Amino acid sequence: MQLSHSEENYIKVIYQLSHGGQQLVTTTTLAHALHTSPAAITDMIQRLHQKNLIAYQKYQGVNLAPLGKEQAMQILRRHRLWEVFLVKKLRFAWDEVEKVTEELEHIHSDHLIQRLDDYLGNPTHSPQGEPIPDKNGQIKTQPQMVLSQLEVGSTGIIVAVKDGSAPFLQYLSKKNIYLGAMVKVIEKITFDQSMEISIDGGNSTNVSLKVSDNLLVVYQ
Amino acid sequence: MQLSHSEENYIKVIYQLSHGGQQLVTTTTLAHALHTSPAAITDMIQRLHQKNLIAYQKYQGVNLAPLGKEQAMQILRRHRLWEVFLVKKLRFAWDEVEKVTEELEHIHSDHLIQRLDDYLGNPTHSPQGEPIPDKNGQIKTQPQMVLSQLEVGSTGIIVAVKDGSAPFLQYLSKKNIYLGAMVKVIEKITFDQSMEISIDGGNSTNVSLKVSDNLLVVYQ
DNA sequence: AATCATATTTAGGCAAACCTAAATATATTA
DNA sequence: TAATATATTTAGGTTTGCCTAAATATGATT
Repeated sequence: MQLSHSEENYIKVIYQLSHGGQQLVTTTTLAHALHTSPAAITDMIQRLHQKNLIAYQKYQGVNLAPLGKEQAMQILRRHRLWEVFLVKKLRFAWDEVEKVTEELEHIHSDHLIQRLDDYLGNPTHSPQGEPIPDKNGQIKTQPQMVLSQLEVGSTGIIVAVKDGSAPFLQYLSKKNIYLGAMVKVIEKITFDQSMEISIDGGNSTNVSLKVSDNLLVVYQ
Repeated sequence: MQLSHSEENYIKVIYQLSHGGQQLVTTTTLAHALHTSPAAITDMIQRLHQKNLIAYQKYQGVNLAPLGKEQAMQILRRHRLWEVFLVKKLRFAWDEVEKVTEELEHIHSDHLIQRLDDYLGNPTHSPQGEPIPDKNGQIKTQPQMVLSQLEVGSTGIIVAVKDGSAPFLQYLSKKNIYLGAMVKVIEKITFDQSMEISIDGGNSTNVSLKVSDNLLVVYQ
């Protein structure tokens, strides 16, 4: 089934506001999120229900039906892969990606998305640290943690940065720390809670607690 | 001015069918090119005329107005940059790009296009050998020629391949000949009309007339 | 110059996705 | 529990971009 841009936006927002299907979403909430009127929401909701994309009972709010959830995963997959592309390849800043990915996510070609996925090295997380569904819509749920929690000797992959400020990002880039980088904890210094780490198996370097508390990793 | 997908498609097709504004385009021609009815064409034409995008007189056909030509150049710029991306970065085959770039070309972010342009190394030609307008809509019109016409000692840039068949492309990739490659003519062998060339200043290699006749270059 | 074929435009309608205003259902609170 | 506030839906209307059928203009033919 090929959805329109607008339908896809509704599906995506319902997925997010229902926290992955855990709770019903009200008309007003959707109206706020989609910057439109409650009447327009009801209108669209009834069409999406007609198409078996959502579960809906008058006055009771909506949730995704299985078909809608499938679609949501594909939309998120596209969205997050493009985010990775914009940040890793085109050097977009974190806050610049949203507006553009909201357009890019609606391009449907499976072939394009598969190639992009491969080109990016099959990333598992977006720059914001959100997991990227695979082509079957499955999410490998590796738990995320901050680097400071990683044990000595363990290896993780940098998936996100909590503090996205320019000075911090510049510091990271000077240290050669980037999204997708493999980081190994060599030693923890109890004295000041800093740690010795190695990036991609290179020479070790020291980072403060403030830094290791702002880097999100997934255990490898 | 922000045009809709549909309006942009009309503008692009009018540009192409008028050969860059040299001749009037008829309703029927547009209807064929856009896979729609003549009535729909008249409908849209009148709206584009209202917006000063095209020149139009009833029953006389249309052409782009200055405003429409500006838009056309931006659309072509986006289209051709995405073509370069798909072919050079995502390794799309020549005939696979069209369907996808027709979607990608409608994404408007100037920032995105500028970054993409830089990321691709500011290419001057699409994989099909079409020139890529710069951000001001200007085309640097370097004349295109086949490699076999290039003089001994001259240097050109590979901008396109006439024969896009898989065996030929495989041959080229084995010879390390790719789009955007710098090629210098070392020697022409009169005996069999083959030539010695060097790619990106590397060791020289021999290509037959059949090959040099199928490679389009721009004089550097 | 009148006829005929073809091209173009107009007229009336439809679906998507929105709008405002009015009607109705649900939830809150006295 | 009745009154009131809030949320939701319905009704009627708009714009975009298309449709078919009918009307009209242009161009070719005799």
